[in-house]
Amino acid sequence: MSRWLFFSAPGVESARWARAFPSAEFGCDPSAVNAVEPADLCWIMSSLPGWVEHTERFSRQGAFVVVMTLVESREELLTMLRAGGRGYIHALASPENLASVATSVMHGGYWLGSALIGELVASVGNLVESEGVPRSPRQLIGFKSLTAREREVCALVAKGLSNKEVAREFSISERTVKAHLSAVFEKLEIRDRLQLALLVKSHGHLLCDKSRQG
Amino acid sequence: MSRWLFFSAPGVESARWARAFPSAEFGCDPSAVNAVEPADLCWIMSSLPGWVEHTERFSRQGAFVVVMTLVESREELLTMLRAGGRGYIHALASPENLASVATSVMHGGYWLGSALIGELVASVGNLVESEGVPRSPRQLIGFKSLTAREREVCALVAKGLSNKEVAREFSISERTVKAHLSAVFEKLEIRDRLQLALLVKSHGHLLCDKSRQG
DNA sequence: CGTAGCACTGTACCTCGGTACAATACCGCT
DNA sequence: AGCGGTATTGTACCGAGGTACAGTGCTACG
Repeated sequence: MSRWLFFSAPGVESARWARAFPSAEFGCDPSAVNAVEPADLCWIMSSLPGWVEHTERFSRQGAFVVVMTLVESREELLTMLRAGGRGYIHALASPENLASVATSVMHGGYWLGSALIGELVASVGNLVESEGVPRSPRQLIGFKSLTAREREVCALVAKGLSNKEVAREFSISERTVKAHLSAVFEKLEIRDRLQLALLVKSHGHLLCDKSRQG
Repeated sequence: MSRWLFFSAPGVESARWARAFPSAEFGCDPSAVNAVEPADLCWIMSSLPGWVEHTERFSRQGAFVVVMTLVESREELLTMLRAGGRGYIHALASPENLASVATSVMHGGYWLGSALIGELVASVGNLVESEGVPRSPRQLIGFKSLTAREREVCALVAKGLSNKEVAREFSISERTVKAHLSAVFEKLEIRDRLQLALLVKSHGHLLCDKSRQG
C-alpha cells in the first residue's frame, strides 16, 4: 500500500486531515523527506516555501503529487501542472473530495477542479478557432521539416520579439533572422509572424520534436 | 441515486459495461432521451453522430457527461470540454478506471486522463512565459478600459487577420482599424499586434468582460 | 446648450516585416 | 573533389503596420 504524505504549515488543517485519514503521515517541511516511493501520494500546500521544487522532485521519483491551495489561481494551476503535479484542490475541501481526488490521481488521471478549468479551456479554445491559421496537415508536416535554428527563431518570435531583438539574442544579423523566417513561412504555408505565433501557441509541442534537429 | 446512462453504437462495449455496472441503463441513440436529471451521469461515445450536441444538451440539464473515445485527440478533448463535458476517457478503459472517473466527475472535478493533458499544458504553458508580454497589473486593468469596438477589433487581430481584413469584416476603413489599434496599444502598454495576440491568448477571457461595453 | 467620449476618416510620414537576387562558408556524404 | 543542406550576410525594394495631426458626426450627461 502506498503512503499518503501531507505537507502544510504547522497546524494548518492537518488535524482535520489526520482525523479523516488516520494512516497518513504529516509534516511541515518537504525538504525533510529525502525520498518517496513510486505510487506514494503527496499532498503539498502551495503556501509552503519551495513547493514547486518539491512537487517536481516527488513527481520525478514516481510519486503522485496533489497541490492544495488557499487561493486558487490560473497561474498557480499551470505552475503546478508543469512541475508534474496531478491534482489541484482547495485546502478546505471535504475529506470526501480529497478521497476522490486521490482515487483519480492514483489511477493516472488529473484532478483540476473548480472553475479554473473553464478559463483554461477558454484560452486554449481560442487557439482551436484561429481562422487565420487553417492548420492543414501540410503545416503540421512542415513543422517537422524545420531546422534547429529555425525552431529557435520561431520560439522567440512566438514570444513577441522583433527581428532586431531575435538577432541580438543570437548574435546574428537581422538579415539572417529574416532569412530563417522566410524559410519557416514557406514550410508552414503561412504569411507572417503573427500567424506563426498562433501556430506555435496551438502546436508548440511540435517545436520540441527533435526528429530533425541538427 | 442518480442514473448512469451509457450511449454507444449497438454492441460496442455495452455488454462489458453492463457486467461491471448492472444498474446502469444503455442506449444507442441519445436523441431518444428527452431529458436527464441533474446529477445523472451520461457516458457518450464520440463515434455517435451528434455527440457534441447531446453533450451540450445533457450538460445544460445538469447532468455530468463523460465522453468516451476510441481514438484520443487534442481537438476532440477541447470540443468535449467546450460542450460542457467533464470527463474524457478511452472506451476500452477498465471498469475500475471508469469508476474513478465517475467519482471525480460527480464530485465536481474533471477527468482528463492520458498524455493529452501534457500537450494541453505544453501549449498553455507557453502562454505563461511570453517574455514579450510582461502582463503587468496595469495591462490587466487596461483590458477593462477597452471599448466594445476595440474589443471586437482585438478579437480579430488575435486570430491573425490583417488590418485590411478587419476593415472589410466590419465595413469600415483601414484607417479606423488603425485608430482603434493605436488606442488599444496605449491602454495595454504594448507595442504591436503580435503582443496583442499573445495577450489575448493568455487573457482572452478578459475580452468577454462586459463591464464597460457600450 | 456645452462638454466629453466614442466611432469614424483622411493625409502624411516613418519604421518594420518580408521578399528577391546574390553570395560566402561550413559540414557530411558519396 | 563534388554535391546538398544549412547558416550566414548584403543590397534593394515594397507593402503592411503604426503614429502624428486634423477633422466630422453622434450620443449621453449635467
